[in-house]
Amino acid sequence: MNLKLSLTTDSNATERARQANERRKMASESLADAWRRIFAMKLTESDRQKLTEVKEAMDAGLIGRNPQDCVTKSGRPKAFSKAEALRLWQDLQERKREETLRRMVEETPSNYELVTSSERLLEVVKAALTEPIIAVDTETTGIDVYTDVIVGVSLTLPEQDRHYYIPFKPTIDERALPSESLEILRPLIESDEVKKIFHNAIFDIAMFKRHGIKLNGLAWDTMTAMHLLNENEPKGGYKLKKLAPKYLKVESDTFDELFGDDAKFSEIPLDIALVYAAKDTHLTYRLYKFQRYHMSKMPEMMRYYETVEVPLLPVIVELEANGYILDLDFAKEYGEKLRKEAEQLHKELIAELSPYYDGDGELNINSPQQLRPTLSKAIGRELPNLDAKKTLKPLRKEFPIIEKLLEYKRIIKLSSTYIDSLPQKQNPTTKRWHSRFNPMGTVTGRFSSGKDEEVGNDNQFNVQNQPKEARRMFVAPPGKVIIGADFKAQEIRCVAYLSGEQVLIDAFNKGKDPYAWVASMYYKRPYHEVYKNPDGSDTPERKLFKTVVLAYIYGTSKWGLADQLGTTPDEAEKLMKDLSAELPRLSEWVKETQEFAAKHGFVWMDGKQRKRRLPDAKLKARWGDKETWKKISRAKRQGPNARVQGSSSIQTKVTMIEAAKMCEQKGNGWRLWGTVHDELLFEAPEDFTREDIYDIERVMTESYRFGEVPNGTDIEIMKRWGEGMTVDEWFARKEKGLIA
DNA sequence: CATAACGGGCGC
DNA sequence: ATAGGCGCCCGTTATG
Repeated sequence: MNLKLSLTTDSNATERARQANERRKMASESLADAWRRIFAMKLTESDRQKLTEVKEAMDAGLIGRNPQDCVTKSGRPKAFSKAEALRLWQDLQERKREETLRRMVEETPSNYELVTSSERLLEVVKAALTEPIIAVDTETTGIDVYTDVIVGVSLTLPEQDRHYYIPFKPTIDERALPSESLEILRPLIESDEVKKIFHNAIFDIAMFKRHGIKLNGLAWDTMTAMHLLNENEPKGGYKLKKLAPKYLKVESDTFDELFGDDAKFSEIPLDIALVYAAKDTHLTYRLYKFQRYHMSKMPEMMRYYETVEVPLLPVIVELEANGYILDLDFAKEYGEKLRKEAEQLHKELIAELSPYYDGDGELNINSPQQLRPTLSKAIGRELPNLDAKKTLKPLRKEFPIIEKLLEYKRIIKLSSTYIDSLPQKQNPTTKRWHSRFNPMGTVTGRFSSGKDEEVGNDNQFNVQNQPKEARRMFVAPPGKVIIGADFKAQEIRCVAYLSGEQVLIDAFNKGKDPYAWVASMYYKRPYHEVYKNPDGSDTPERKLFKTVVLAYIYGTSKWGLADQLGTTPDEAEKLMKDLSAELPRLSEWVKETQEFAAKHGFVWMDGKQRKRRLPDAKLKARWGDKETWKKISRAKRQGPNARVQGSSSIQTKVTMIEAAKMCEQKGNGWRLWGTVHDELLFEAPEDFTREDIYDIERVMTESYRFGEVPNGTDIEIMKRWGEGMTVDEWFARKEKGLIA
């Protein structure tokens, strides 16, 4: 039955009578009719799903209508509505949840054990110390590893096939061990002989560290390993609860599904906690076996995983825990200055634009929908969009209002994303700022920063994209400096190595800048002429070839390159052709990489250490099939880029491990401070020596070689991030007594 | 009122 | 047959 209102009638009385009739019919309709009526309604896919579930449960006699929903207050029978059905769905979920929990407890495997005495825990630890490898997981009060605490530890002992959950206070159940009893676990967690498997080890290592326990013997992390085995898992797909059903065919409910999203682990009944938590390590171990089996078919990847990605994890924990100090006075002053500037600009923009605004109220400058027509009128020219680069910037000289708008947007972005937001992210416990460095945050192997893979934390932020203005808020601790060391021309050295392009290799062997080197060949002019201007700035020739070389590697179109160079697409295309004539091997390498991807659907990164799977590269587009063609083109660009970016990130990661070792050997406050793709940053005591700098140079240039291509590094000394000086300047100032 | 998609902008 | 690669985060807009 459709509830279409008759809009043609103009008699309210007839309409009311008709509606009353409808109501009577609905009131006396059968349940089956009600369902037909509900399913005839316009429904969202998720509602339809839910309603189907409810109907099935009702038909099976599992649930029925709530008696008080069947009659109205006045005692008349009430129709079964969509809203009531959706309420029943909620009830159904609750019933299912209880049923699942009851079954979980009832079916607790006999080899799962709840440990509730320190005597028993001691025995478990003793047993675990005889195992070659175990799986470990922590349950906590929350996800802030500097503030929250452990409320339970699960252990899987594979040889004995025993799985334990050990609850600690502040778990509310009185059987939970006092938190001091975590000490009993220390010899096991700190043992180097007993190897450990985790799912998301960074979190658990940090939690143990929070309790003063240093994890040793880390062997595998099923979360990071999964990224190597398939970097294309769907978003959110690296959770254990997603991987277990997919790869182990084991059903697995998430904590939120079972207990609701505001539940605390410390408060759930221990019989349920046991089966839930012990299952986690049990599954982690099974996933480990599965992953090991598959990765062992790619021995080079396995070696890379175990010698680079795994040892990197404790390094990241230390790096994150060290954290940052922000100059809050500076941030406040700078923030206020920006706010004032923004206010003034906003006032002026509103005053100038309001006469052209058609809508109600005040114009919202941040709304493209409102701004585009308004600004178009104001300048007397129809703007297709508000794209800063393509539309606005070319007009900034001509129209002061656009110049003003761009400046306003820049300031708003700077203060809202960085200057105002960062000071609020101080950790309440450590009083420092802690970022996240996710070693598998990208499909190519680079680090991502800021977002936790499992669950976000409001205090996390991206350190890798801080603009220069915001970097100045980050300061070295008292008595210390920040030392930045980057890989000079990392990706170009990498591509020289991967392609074997002799022209580039020659340039690096002679210690020359590769772009100037190519420019010098192309223009047949001496190297020094095209390298730098007398005042030290870049020459146009070098700039041009830097853009063209990078465009070539990254698959930029002639239109994209023309855009960057301000030339015509034809001129850009000619430059690309000329370049491929100058660097024939590079050009062949790009082609070979694309052909490899088209044939195999993936590419390798340095040797066969990492894979970038590009299934779209294998697609074939029929003539006119634009969608498919776009996918193929994208995969073609991704191939060479992934090899360069991925191989470079391997160099950074290997070097990072060596850098951490160096810091540990030096002691005396030496620490890894951060990493930004092609750069490592150190925190070091102010009285560092020339020898220390040589050590950094050695670590940077010798830890990971791209074949015969030499590495290079530039080192900078800073008190404030981004405001640095060279090593020579530092020591010169020191001699003059300008530095204490 | 919460969530997702998207444009735009910062980094390498 | 015009989007250079890899990220994260902001504000707006659309949606339920």
